[in-house]
Amino acid sequence: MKNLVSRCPIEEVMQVLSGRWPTLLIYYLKDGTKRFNELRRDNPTISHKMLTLELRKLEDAGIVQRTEFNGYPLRVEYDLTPAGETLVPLIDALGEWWEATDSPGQQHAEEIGNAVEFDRPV
Amino acid sequence: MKNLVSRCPIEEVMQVLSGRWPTLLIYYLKDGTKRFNELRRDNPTISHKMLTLELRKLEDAGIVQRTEFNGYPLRVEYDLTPAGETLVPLIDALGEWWEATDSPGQQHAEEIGNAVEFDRPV
DNA sequence: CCATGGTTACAAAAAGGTGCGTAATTTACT
DNA sequence: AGTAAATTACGCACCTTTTTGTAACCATGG
Repeated sequence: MKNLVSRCPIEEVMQVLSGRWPTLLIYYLKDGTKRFNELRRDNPTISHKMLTLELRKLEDAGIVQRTEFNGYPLRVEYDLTPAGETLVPLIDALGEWWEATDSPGQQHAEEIGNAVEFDRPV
Repeated sequence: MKNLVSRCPIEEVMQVLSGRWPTLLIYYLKDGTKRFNELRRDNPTISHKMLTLELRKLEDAGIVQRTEFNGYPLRVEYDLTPAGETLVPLIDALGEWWEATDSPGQQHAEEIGNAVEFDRPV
């Protein structure tokens, strides 16, 4: 999804929240400051390239705050911005909606063959 | 995004809402019953393949109701399900959040070169 | 050599677009 | 009267574009 088709704000948010990682990263950052490699440990199936790309995207969108501490080795911390924190309940509401509506095609946990065991938020 | 990485309901909703089209289609279906070609006219840049795929996905998720009338030519109507209607305000909330937070990397309407003129919801 | 937090180039995989075929009936033209 | 074309909502095969993964490289200090 490189460019927009409409000028609707909804399409703009979805452009940044779409995909596997954005909401997951926001979920982990809810708990507070995290460093790059902590986030990698939280979701081991993300490649470091994806992680940097997604973090940049969230940073550009004003959802994530990146703070670089120069020391060696370089240390970088990621937090939610105040705006990012106000986004969290909205995303949670979507999750609750999903749980509440037991839709026909909804996958139940037991059926998800490819879910990774060691990575199970919520 | 073919399969899930966690068993978190948020990831599951995002799997169906991710991408350019799902929220846009929901947006148009808010107004009431629509037929296939009406939806194509509403967003002229979607291909018929994408439209059928996205509508099926939303149907499987219990968001959209598909009703087939056999006659010739075949007529098919799409509506939001009751569950789909309860989803609308949540999506709207995201759009409002986006408008409220004037994030640095946020594209402003005037800057979007590739936005299609004749397709401008909201 | 290790660790940190990257970048870059190349390759694989996934997503998306294009065009053809299908059905039964109506309308349009010759 | 006979033929042709359009209509609706797709399915299918093929091809291009976009996204993601892999691997290698960088800097630095311990």
